[in-house]
Amino acid sequence: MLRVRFAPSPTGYLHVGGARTALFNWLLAQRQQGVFVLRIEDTDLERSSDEMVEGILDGLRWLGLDWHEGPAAGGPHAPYFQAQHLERHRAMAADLVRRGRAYACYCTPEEITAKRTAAEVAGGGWKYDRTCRRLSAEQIAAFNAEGRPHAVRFLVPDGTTRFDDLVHGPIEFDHANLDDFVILRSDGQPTYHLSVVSDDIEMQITHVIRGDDHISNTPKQILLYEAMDAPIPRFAHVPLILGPDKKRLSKRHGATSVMEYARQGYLPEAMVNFLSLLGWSPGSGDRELFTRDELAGVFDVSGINGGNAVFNQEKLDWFNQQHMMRLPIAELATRVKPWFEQAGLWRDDYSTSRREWFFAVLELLRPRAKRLDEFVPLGRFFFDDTLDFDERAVAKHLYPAGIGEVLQALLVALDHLPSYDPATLEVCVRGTADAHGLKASAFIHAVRVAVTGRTVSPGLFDVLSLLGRDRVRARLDVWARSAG
RNA sequence: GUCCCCAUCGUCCAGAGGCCUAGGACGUGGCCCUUUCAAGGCCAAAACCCGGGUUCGAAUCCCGGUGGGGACGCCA
Repeated sequence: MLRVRFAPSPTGYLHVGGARTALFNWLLAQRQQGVFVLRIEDTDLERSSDEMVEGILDGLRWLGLDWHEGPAAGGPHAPYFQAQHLERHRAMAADLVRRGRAYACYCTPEEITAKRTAAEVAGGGWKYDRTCRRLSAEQIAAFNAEGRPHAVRFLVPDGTTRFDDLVHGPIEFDHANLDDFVILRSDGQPTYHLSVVSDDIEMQITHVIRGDDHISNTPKQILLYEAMDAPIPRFAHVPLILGPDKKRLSKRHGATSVMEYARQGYLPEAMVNFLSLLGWSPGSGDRELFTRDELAGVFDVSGINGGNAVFNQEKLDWFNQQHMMRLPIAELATRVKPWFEQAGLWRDDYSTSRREWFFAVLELLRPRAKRLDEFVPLGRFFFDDTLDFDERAVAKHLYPAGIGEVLQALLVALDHLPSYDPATLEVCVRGTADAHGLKASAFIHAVRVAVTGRTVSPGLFDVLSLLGRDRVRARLDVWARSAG
């Protein structure tokens, strides 16, 4: 049974890079009918917070990436908070010492820092010089007697570690480039390497899918698995998401938290689709639009690319529009509702007696909107009778001589119309223009400005039809009197 | 500095030695549709980083260079 995990540290919100890593884990679990575990790596007490944990959970929920085991879901390894398994981590460190694979280090952080900076000044890299590996039994006894604190370091053996990365293929590290890393801090807190490996062993994780930035951590962790005689999982290192400047995506590139995209009016469906195709491809075939479940049906780690990918918001916009076009209209209505409420334009009858009307308006608006937040500004004149007139448009389209007269004629003609459907309205408007020797297009522009306040809108006849007799009459009436 | 990863249109991908006159998508430009704006349709410009090999044949394999990215913490 395949078991994967997403293990964020709650030191920030769920950003797009983490979201994609989570997505790949989720997709693989779905595809292989495995288990997706969510584990919060909160061992950095200083920077972790409950608020961030919630933020991450919210992000995952928004994307629809549900976890089988983890916070709120529970599971056989609960609690799924790393900091609550300190004792097991410490026990592993002790075990490693007992096995002769780790040793106490009495060097102080200050001493280490001094050596490291000295080496850097001298212009080279530095690795721990194993001072404490050479301590005599007497020295150790003396240090312990004086109560001197110690960290625990893993003893890196000579040799090389190689692993077959699922996205990069074989990768090899010479241990000469690894130093005896700390697994237990002098205050008794386990470090990242110890905690992850301990937890991944405990939770029987079979596939570790994580960011490329962890690739150089992998040999250290494999060494830990080996020292514990534990089965080593498969690794898949996913390339990073870059900003337009090819630098690692960060705050200065704008939105980086997935919930920020939610607030901006993006659909989770679009975000999932977009993210899935950033660095992954289903192979040959031109298809790009997928639902989350369709992706789960075809996803495979072998399709993950080795190179980093640049985040392209314009493509996200396109995915968003495509997914909005494909949403059942009732669903679109519920998605868009919060924006109407926020603008103070929501009315309850939009979901009851005027439901069909509301749907029809959305249908008109959606090919014109890239994001959910655009429905309000795009269709404001449908929901608010106080029009925001574009003065230049008024001057240009409503003041040419004679327009007022034609508008008056239209008003009368419209009142006698048996039906208010677009086709009938079109015949009426064009006929009125013709009868007065006015170009239909000029008249259409004039009517549009009179009725919407703007020069751009969905097709005028659809607009008139949906606005309805009373509102059209009221809006036209004003200009029939005052126009040119 | 050391180690690691990567390298096809501006961007995201396809391409797993001859199917490549290098394909698709976003974006860009043009045309069509059209009352405006979108959507939609059609067309166009746009790339195999460089140099060596291997091979009858290389975008595809190997080596080197260059470029980009990442990692080198008692952070995760």
